Amino acid sequence: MQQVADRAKVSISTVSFVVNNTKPVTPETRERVLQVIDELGYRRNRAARALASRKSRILALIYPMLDHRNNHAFVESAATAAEERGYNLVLWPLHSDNVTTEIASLIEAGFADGVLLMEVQLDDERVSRLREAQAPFVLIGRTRELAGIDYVDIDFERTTQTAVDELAKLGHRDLALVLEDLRGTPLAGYAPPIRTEQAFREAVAARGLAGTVFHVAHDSGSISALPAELASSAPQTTAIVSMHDAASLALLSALPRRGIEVPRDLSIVTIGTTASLAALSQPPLSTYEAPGHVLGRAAAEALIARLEGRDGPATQVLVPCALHPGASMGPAPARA
Amino acid sequence: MQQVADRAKVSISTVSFVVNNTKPVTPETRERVLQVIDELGYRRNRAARALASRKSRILALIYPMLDHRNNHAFVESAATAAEERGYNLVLWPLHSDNVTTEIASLIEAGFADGVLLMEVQLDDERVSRLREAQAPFVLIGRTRELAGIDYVDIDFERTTQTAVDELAKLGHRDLALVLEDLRGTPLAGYAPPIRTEQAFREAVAARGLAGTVFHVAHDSGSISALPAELASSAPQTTAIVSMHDAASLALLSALPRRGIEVPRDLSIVTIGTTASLAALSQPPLSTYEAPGHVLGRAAAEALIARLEGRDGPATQVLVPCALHPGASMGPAPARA
DNA sequence: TGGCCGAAGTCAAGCGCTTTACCACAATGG
DNA sequence: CCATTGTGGTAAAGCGCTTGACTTCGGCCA
Repeated sequence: MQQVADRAKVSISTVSFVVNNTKPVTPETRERVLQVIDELGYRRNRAARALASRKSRILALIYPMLDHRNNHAFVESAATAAEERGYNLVLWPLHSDNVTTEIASLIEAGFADGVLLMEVQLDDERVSRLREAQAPFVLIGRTRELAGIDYVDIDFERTTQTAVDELAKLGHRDLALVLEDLRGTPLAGYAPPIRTEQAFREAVAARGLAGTVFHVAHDSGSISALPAELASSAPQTTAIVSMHDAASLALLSALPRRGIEVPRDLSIVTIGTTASLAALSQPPLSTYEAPGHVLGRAAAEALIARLEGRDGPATQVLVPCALHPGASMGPAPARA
Repeated sequence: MQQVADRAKVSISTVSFVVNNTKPVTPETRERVLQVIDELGYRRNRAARALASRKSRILALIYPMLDHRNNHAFVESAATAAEERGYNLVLWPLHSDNVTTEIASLIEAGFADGVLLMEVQLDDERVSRLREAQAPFVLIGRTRELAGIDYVDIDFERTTQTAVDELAKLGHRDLALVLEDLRGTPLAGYAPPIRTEQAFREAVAARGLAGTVFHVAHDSGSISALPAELASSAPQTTAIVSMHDAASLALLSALPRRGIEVPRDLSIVTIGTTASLAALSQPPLSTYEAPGHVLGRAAAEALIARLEGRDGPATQVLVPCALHPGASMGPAPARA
């Protein structure tokens, strides 16, 4: 920086003002400085910058991310959005045994300026800790209590309503919802299936449709038992809304053997999956695709906005899933 | 730090020597310092540390990670291993247009101490740039030219041989290999399918078996055409080795409709997939599972070792995939 | 004409550590 | 008994920036 200053015949401070755009500088001076910077290949040192400004320009993304399927997009787009604004995203492994200490040290030790938290539970200890520690944070997801909290999340309620509407429009009167049974897993209390179940029950009730809910554990036994269970406890079902990927695929391959063709006899539509997963099946699943990239970016941007002092009201963004057509959804069969 | 020093009645340097274990200190003094640190809840500031020591203790993981399926494990375990050693992993989006500048600045600007590179192509520009920039780096994957390069990778050659052996042992004489056709994609030149194809051809030749290779593009059309193509161009095939997840699942659901039961009439075994993907199908796929966690960790550890001066010979680690049984592999049917 | 003002720059004091040189002292050996 | 070596500790010079206080100077108004 000193070299740049000397060569451009200005002070070191002026160089700083130029590279940071932090105080007005006459166009000529600025031009001169920028040119010298270019000639010399100068790059400012992040550590020194962080030390002097007391800002690390690092966002911590807390993991473990237990749900391995749909997180890629969030992470990737958050990292990109951060980078575009001069921040960087680090993966922060949070061990559940000492959440409090770790969160405090993360911020207090000046390592990260703010935190991104995914896979939020309805009542999430980590959120309470973040508030206590006064750490700037943004959720990708929602807790039960939302006052004053910045979050971006999938609009499961609206997506579910849309899906039910769409199916109703196709003539379906008997729907089923398939959810992952998370009891006893670390993800018990994970909000999306809970919100979706409630939205589903309300939606079918409001429209006078029948709706059965199946909670299916993640093990192969429970999954392969589903088709039989469906046939016995809700045989008149003509459309399934599924948030359980393994179950969706299992249904798709098991039903034909029972003489049920998809989508001729039964429609299946999934919620919150990725298009690439949907494409793995035959026929490709009709999917309300999780807007991962949009949300990851929105979260990073919201956090940075907070960090840079635009305080205003909380950012609270809900994005519904968009329908990725596929070929597993069709009109209801003529009623027996 | 000054406060700690005062209260422990030592100099600030001694505190530093204690927290970093960087110069001998008598047990009593050390104890005293550590206790004060605990009382005061002192945590050293990363930015200051980085500035003074000229080490950021940050590893950059270059992405885009184009292959979205199996990367999670690498990333996660690398981040964890780094954290255990006082390093952190940041996601570094590398735009292909200015690879050279970006890689240079990454290291020169002191942001990261070293680089982890995934999804390596056989001839990879980024690797050349990293060498030129004298950046410490470790590959997860392998280029063609390997002299003096640190890498950890899946041992596709050995895994393929093992798979072929296993199938031969089950009586299969007519094998097929299904690969993703990556021509025209950003991943053209991606090493794993190339190495696997070669290993497969050699393995079947060495054992006097028949082996047909199918290159299947990623689009739904090509994938759903595969069963027919298989039937017409290699009808006697009794075992398929697949590195193409979508194709594996498609085969599994399409073959029964052609009267071919898996594994009774045809065995399918996949290479380099994750167990969770394998579990999505019915029957669950028999899989040589990618050792993602092992490799991510090994890569981070190798990089840190380099950074901390243990220079010695290059770390070159190959880990074969282990068989995750599943239920899609069985003895060859009696020959017609 | 003098006083005032704003705009463009400069000065210099840190930011919170690491690390090299150095010091005091005790033990050791010839 | 003195020189040598080793041991535990301190002093202080940075690391490369940011930033608030200060200077300079030309214009403008009364």
